[in-house]
Amino acid sequence: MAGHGARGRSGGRPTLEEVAARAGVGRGTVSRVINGSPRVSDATRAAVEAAVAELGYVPNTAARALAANRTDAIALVVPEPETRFFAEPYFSDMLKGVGAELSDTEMQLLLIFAGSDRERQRLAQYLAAHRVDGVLLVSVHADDPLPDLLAQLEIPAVISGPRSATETLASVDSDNYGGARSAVEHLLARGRGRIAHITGRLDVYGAQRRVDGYRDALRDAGLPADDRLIEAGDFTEEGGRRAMDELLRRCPDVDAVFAASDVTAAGARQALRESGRRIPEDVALVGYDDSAIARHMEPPLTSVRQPIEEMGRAMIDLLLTEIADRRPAASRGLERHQVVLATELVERASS
Amino acid sequence: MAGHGARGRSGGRPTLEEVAARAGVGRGTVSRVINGSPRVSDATRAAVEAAVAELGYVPNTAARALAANRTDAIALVVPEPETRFFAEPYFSDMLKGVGAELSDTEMQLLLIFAGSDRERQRLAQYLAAHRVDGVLLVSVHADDPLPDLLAQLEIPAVISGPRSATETLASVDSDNYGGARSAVEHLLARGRGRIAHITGRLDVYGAQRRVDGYRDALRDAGLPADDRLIEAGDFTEEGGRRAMDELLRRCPDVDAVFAASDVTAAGARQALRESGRRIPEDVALVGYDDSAIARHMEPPLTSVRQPIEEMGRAMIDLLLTEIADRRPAASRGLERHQVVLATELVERASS
DNA sequence: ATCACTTGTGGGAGCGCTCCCACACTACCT
DNA sequence: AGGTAGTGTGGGAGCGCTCCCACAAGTGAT
Repeated sequence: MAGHGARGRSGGRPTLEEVAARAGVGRGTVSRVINGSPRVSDATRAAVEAAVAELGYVPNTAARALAANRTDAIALVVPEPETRFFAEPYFSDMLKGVGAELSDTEMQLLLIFAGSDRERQRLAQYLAAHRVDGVLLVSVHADDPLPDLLAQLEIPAVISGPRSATETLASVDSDNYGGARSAVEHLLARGRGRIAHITGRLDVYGAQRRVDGYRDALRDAGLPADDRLIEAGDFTEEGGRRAMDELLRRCPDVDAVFAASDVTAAGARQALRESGRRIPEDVALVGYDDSAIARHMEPPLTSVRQPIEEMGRAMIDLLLTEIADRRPAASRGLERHQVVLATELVERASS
Repeated sequence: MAGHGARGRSGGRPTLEEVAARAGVGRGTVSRVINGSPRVSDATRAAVEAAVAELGYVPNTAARALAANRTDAIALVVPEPETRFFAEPYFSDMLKGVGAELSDTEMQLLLIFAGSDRERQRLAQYLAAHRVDGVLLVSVHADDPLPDLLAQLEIPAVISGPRSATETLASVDSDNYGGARSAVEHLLARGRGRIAHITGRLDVYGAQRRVDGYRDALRDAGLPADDRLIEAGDFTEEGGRRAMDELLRRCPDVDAVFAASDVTAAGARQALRESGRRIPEDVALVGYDDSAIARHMEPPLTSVRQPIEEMGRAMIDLLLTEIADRRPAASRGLERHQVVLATELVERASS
C-alpha cells in the first residue's frame, strides 16, 4: 500500500481492486456491479456505486478488451474516397442514423475510409487485428473482396445494400425495385410516354434493381421496351450530365427522365437546360434519395425517398444482435437477416 | 498445453509466444523485432520475420495497450454538430491533411463529434478512460471547457486555432491577421475606399484577429476608423446575408466587402444581388478560406487561402511529438509550440 | 590472465480486467 | 434431521503483450 500512492498517482486512475477495497467487497463483486449483473444485493450494489463515484473510477478499456476479447467498438467502412463521402448526402444521413442508434450504447463508432489501395491495406490489417467487434459496410460494389474478408475473419458485419439477390451477409436495403416503379408510374400518371432512365453504377445491385423496376413499370403499362431510353450513369453529377446529353442525341423526343440519384438528376437538369428544354414543361424529371439537393434544386425535384437514417438504425440493430450472438448471422441458419425498407415518392415541381 | 489447441483455434490468432516457439527464440526477442528495436541480430530478425509471415501473426492491440499503457489512437474532436462538419469544407480539408500525415504511422484516427451536450458527456467519459493517446481539437470557442479537461487529464492535445494570444495548449493556426490585411490591402489597391467587414464568430480568436488586420490595414492607409463598416457574422451563409443587409442599410455607399469566410461571402453576395448591386462593378467582394465555394461562385470569389491541409499535417506533427515526449507540450517550457502558417490571397473576378 | 564493457537474448513480473469455480448461507422440500 | 436448490460473494487463473533484469558470449584494454 505504501509504494502504491507514489506510483499510481501520476495519471492516477483507480483500478477495480481499489474500488473493491474502498467498498469493502471483492474484485468480482465490483466487476458484477460495473457490468450490471443482477446477481448482486442492493446494499452491496449501492456501496460499490458509492466507491466508484468517490474514486471517479472509469474501467480500463484495454484490460477489458484483453480479458473479455471484445472491443466495444464497431466500424463504419466506406469503400470510397473521402471526397465522395462528403459530396453525397447519402453517407452523412446514414452516419446520422447510425450515430443516433448507437448513442444509448456503450459502443464506439469508427469511421474508416477505404478508397485507395493503401487505405484498404490498412483496413485489412485493422480487421485482422480484430480491433472492432463488428463492421457496417456501405455502398459495396459487386466484386468487392471486403465482405469475403470479413466472413473469413468471422467478424460480424452488415452490408447496406446486398451485393446480389443471394447475399450471404446480413443486409439492410430500401426497396429499390418498388421505388423505381413508383417513380415511373408517377410519370406515366402525369401523361408522359417517352420515359428515359439514367442508371446508377451497374455494379451496385441496387442500381440494377432500379432498372428492373423501371422496365417492369413500363411493360406493365403496355409500353414497348426500348433500350435506347436507358443510359448508364454512375451516381455522379458529371455522369448524369453526360448520360442526358447522350439520351437527347439518341431520343430527342424524351418527355421524362427517371435518374438513379438526385445528384445524377442535377447533372441531367444541366444538360436539359443547355438543350433549351424546360422542366417540367418539356421534360419531367424524377430523382432518387430525396436528399437536400432535391429540395433546393430549381425547380424542386420530385424524388424517391429512402429512409436512410432508418436504414442506419436497422443496420446497427442487426449488427448488435450478431455481435451478441457472437457469430455471423449467415452461419446461424435461415433467419431473416435481409431487411428491406419501403420507399416513398415525394412529389415536387419537377414532374 | 493440451487444451490449448482445442480452445485457441476458433478465431485462431497466433500469439507472440507461438511465434517465438516457431522461430526458436524467446518471447522478448519477438517483441523486439515487432517493435523495430535495433538490438537484434540480422539472422534472428530474419527468422522471426519468417515465423510472423508463416503464422500470419498480428499483434493483439488490447494486450499491447494494457501492457504499454498506450492506445496508438488519436482523436479528431469536432466541437460542432455533424451537420456543420459536412457543410464546411474547412473540416474535410483538415481531415484530409491529418489523414495524409497519419498514413505512414501506426496511429489510428478517430473522428468524434461533440456538438450536443450528450455527445460532450460521452466524449468526457471517453477521454477519462484514456482511450486515445492524444487529441486534435478544431474550431474551439473561447469559453470551451474541453481544453482544460484535456490538460487536467494530462492528455496531449493540439488545438487548430488558439483560444487567445496566451494559449497554453500547443496550437497551429494560419496568419489570420496577415491574411485579413492582405485582403484589405488588395481592395485598397483596387481603388476601393468604403470597405466593410463581415466578421466571423467573435468568440473565435481567429475571427478577432481578422478584425484587427482589417482595422490596421485601413488605419495604415490613412483611412478614418468607422465601426459602422463592421458587422458581426457567424461564419454561416445566413449570417453573411443578414450582416450584408444591415451594412447596406447603414452604409449604402460601401464599395467593397471583406467577409470572414467564403460561406459568409456567399450570403453577402445574395444580399448584394437582391439590392441590385453588381459584383465587382458596384461592390467588390473578398472571402476567406479559398474553399470550393470560392471557385464555383458566380462570379468566382477572390479569397484568402489558408493552407488547411498543411495545418492538419502540422497538427499531427506536434501531437506525435508530444505523445512521444509523454506529456503536454505546455509543461515542457517555452519551446515553439505555436505554429503559424502563412496565407495567400487568391485573386478572382469578384474584386 | 583479469576486468570492464558491449551486444544479443531469455524469461519473470505485471498491466487491469473477466470468467468461473468454490464456498458460505439461506431457504424450502422431503 | 438430511437433502437440494438457489443466491450472493471472494478470489485464482489467465488474456497477450511490454518492460526490464539477468546472463551468456564476445571484444578489447590493462
